[in-house]
Amino acid sequence: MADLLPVIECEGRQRILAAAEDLFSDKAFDAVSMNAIALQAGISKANIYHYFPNKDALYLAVLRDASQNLRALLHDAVHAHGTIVDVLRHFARRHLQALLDRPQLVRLVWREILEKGAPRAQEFAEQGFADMFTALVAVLKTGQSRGELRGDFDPALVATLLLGANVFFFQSRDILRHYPPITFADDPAGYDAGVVEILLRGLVPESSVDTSHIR
Amino acid sequence: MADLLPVIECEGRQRILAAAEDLFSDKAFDAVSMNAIALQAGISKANIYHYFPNKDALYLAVLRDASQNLRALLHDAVHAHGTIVDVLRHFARRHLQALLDRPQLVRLVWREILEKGAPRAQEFAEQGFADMFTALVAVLKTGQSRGELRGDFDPALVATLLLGANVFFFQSRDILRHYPPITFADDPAGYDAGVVEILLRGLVPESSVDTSHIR
DNA sequence: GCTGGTATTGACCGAATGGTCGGGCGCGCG
DNA sequence: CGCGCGCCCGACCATTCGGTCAATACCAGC
Repeated sequence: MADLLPVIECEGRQRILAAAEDLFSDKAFDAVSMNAIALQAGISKANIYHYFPNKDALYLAVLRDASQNLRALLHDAVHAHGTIVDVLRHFARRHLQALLDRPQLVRLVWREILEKGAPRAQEFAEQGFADMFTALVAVLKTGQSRGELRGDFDPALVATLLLGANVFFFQSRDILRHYPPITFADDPAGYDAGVVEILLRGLVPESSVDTSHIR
Repeated sequence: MADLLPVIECEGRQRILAAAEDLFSDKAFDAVSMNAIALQAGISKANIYHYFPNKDALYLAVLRDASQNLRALLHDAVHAHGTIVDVLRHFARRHLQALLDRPQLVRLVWREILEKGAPRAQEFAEQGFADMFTALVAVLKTGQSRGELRGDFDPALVATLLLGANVFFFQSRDILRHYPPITFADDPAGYDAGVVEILLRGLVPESSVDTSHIR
């Protein structure tokens, strides 16, 4: 049974894209052969070349696809209401959840960011970054102007810190799970709650920490 | 002129290791051919097989090497003296500096952590993690027991947060540099100072943030 | 000079790679 | 019907891959 909507993309093409996305998200570009993709898609290798001129184009298409999907997914995490503090809590929570919901997409895009050798499509990969960043910075600035947040910190830095906390958690969850003192490896909600809590209140008992000797 | 110390490893082997490390840090395992390594090392491909039984063993040796070097490098970042707050500042600063000083090693090890498909040597890669982690957690706990730090936060979580801030900065520096609101992309010291500052003091003006509605 | 082990090499191997080609299948349309 | 055209495939190609091997060059000890 076909989709009710008239599907623009022929379904063979999408089968290929799905298979390629699946494989490329686990292994690097050169580690995935066209044969493997064809096998996973249940078609012949030659057929892939009917839809894509070469392997690079296919990879690029997969990355563009993943990038757009990831952007849409993360886009939803931005919207929230209530106090700035509430918005921050929601944002952190939903952002991390979005990452964990689609680990394949995230790994795919993130690997492209890290690979120095062949910048195949950093533009795509960086878009999601920009969205999250500007949104978060805007939230923080609003909080500052409203007086709900301190005015003497750099919003961009805090945005980096929060995004980094989530990305790092996503990346190293499997490793973190091995260490006994870590209890939050399987509790992303608890992790984010703790992170935001610390960011808001700080580590020192009073707000009277001596900051004069920062070097 | 040779080293004054008697070198255990024959120098051919080290040439190979150096070349392989160079190439493997830029491109993934399958994207680096034995031919390329031989070329870069200025020797014949067959000669590589005199020192290493196969490509996997060579890669493993490179990774073990990189892992140990990185560990040694990071190990120095732990030691510091003064108040806990000072130790924390030093730690953050030197940890990030260590990452930035040897980007190749870090990328090499970190890629191994991220790759799901073939866990070639996660053990090696995870060692550095454990070191940093336990050291940081110990510092934080000391701070808590001394009353210099709040007692109601999870030390492991804060350790994750701080380590993540540095790793994330390292990973996405090139991207961060593109965004106008970010001024710290080329100022790791300033970044870490800001991060620690926020961690210590928190984002809210008073320490009276309402935490009753954390979900 | 001879010997034996180490270092090093070019030539070579089978397998797998990315990519091509000619043709067959099926369906809509004149 | 048959004609054309997307869709799809088996077979094939040149190249490159990881890896092998026999043969050197080299050098220390006898």
